[in-house]
Amino acid sequence: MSIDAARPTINDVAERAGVSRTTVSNALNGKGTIGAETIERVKRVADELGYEPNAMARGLRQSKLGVISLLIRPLESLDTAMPEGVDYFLRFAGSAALAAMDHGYSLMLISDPTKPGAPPSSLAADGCLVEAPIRNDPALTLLDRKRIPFVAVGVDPARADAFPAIAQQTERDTRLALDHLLDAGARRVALVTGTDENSWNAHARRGYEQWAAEHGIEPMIRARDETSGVDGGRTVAHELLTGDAPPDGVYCLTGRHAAGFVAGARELGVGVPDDLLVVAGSDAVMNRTSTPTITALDLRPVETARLAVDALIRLLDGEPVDWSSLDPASELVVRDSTSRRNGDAAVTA
Amino acid sequence: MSIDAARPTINDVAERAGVSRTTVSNALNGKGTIGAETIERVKRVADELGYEPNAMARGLRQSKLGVISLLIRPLESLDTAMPEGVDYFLRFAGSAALAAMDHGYSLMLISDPTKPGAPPSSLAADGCLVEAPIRNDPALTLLDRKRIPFVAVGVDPARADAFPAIAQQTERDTRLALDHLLDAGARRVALVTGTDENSWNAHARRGYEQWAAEHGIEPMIRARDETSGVDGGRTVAHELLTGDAPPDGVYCLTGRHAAGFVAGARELGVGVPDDLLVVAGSDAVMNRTSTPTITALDLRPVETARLAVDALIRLLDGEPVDWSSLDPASELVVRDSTSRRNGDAAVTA
DNA sequence: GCTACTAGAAGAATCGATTCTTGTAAATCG
DNA sequence: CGATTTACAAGAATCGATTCTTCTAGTAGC
Repeated sequence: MSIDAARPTINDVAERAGVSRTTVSNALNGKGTIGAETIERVKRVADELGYEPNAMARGLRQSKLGVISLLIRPLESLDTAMPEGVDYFLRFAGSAALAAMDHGYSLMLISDPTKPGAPPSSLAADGCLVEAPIRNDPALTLLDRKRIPFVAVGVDPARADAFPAIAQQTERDTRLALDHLLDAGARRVALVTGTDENSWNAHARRGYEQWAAEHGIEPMIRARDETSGVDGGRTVAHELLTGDAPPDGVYCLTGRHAAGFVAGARELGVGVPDDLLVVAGSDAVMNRTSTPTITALDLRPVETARLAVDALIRLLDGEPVDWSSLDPASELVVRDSTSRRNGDAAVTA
Repeated sequence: MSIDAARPTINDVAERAGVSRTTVSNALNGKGTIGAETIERVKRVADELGYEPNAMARGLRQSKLGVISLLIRPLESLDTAMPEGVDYFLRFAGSAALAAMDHGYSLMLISDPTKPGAPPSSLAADGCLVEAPIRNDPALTLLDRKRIPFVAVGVDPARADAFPAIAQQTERDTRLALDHLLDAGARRVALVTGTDENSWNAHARRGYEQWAAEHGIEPMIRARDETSGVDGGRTVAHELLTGDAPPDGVYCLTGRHAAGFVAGARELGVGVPDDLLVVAGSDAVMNRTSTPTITALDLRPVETARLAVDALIRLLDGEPVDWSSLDPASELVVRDSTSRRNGDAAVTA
């Protein structure tokens, strides 16, 4: 329970070993030319004292802290702490942390650095990952202005090519989902998006509109707040299914909305998959274990996070990055909500 | 896409504004006595240049970075990236990040700092949270030696009172689960633990043994690697249910083992809850949405993380902490696997 | 025997801020 | 009108490392 007794510094080690700071630094880092005996002694003393170089001092000198930060935009709008179903972000963060560690970095979770009360440490990292930036995202503007290297995951819808980004193939993914609904027998397909102004919602909408036009389908689009969760899905189900021309297929971008839509349909006596086919745009655990299980697009958060971290670290090292090759390749996982087969089948993008 | 053009420092601002470093610092931080006009000018110049104080330099001077780190012990043994079902840790991490932000800190996810390749930044934080330390945990020893303030969540089973910790009431929780199984009609209750040597497994085992002795129940204990997941639960179900005196109730500490146990039982024609009652010691999303839904102990990761962060920050601020009052109060969420009622019912600890 | 080199280690500058001390005008006071 | 404040700002030390430069013996070369 001891917090007192300040941590030993390089000076303490130097003094106790009877050498200079320089010698301690060189001895411990294997640089310069130091006698074997001296190295031995310095190491022993350092160990005795429990000396550990101060990461800030070292970082200051080398202008490199060994930390990358992660800003998850959608979490800013979720006021409550981590409701169930935000699997995508949690798995993304976990995978990013592991990928960062592989490169000798730690991962720091930060809040919006443009907000007034933001911790100064939110800009201390060597580089930053921004998940799902919003339209004209002020965080991207800030990072750019401060010259902090960053990689966005998903583009800023208003500035698609302005910044380094892992551009998710949302339009292609959307077609994958919609085509699957068509193949499975749906003829009137609706779209339920979130309300955040990120590329995910924007591009899915655009993809849907084009697809609907191509197939001569009357567009039916509803938007529900991401935070509304399962309940938002339920209400939109009531709205659409009790209308004049109810859909027989629906593509809900978030897993929670999809789960809610299924629940809402059941309340109205609409059976899934018999009367209604449902696809979720993000694969959450609840989609895999619910009854019926729900067909979903696996956005591969684990792989995407790793790609993003790798790209950011190349950026930090001044190495070239081929942005066009960074395609996470989503996969549609077919489940009960669009078929009566048992077991999962995969349709790769 | 610009990374060049080094970030402006306080000296750049000072020069451009025609004042000294000191004045810039004071003007921006509202300290000292500076003329209103000068403050105005300095702020304008700082803004023009996109100046942001270097967090490392500031941290070095003030010996405080504004970062706390989180070491999740069980993740060290999980080699693959975040398998489904590790909800507890993900929610814990997410909640801790939000709680830290409330206090003006960022949360850094780190890997075992005692491992050779560990990033130096893993010891750069102002304080550290250690989730589920193992027996004689070397990370705790290291943190103690380096004099880095830390709070453990769960005790080191070999050194229960040696370090500041949020002591989870595992034995009490275990009784809660076991008593519930008894109430629901089970007479031969088995325990399935993990193999990590943390207080969770150790105390649950101890609690079970005492409880079994008190109730004259023959102890049946099996341990399965935490990493074995659903499959581990399935195999242990086969092992126990095909034995001489199969249990009619089982308490699986991890949610994945519980789910696997249910699946294994079904394969053997053993119905849940008709022939077998199942309780999980950790509430995962899959327990809520599976068929049947599984009764589980909600360990309240969100609340626990917040308590831990608050305690750590009090420690950092040199304020007293009443460790005995930090009780997350688990709750048993009763579901289909131990009853035929519909809906959830809660039994508070 | 004297220069040239090398090994080993010390000295000093540096990274970018904060903070303690000092200095210099103008304003106030008795 | 001389002595003190006061307001404002500059100067210098400091945080804890790394790194570039310099110094000093001892050894080798001729």
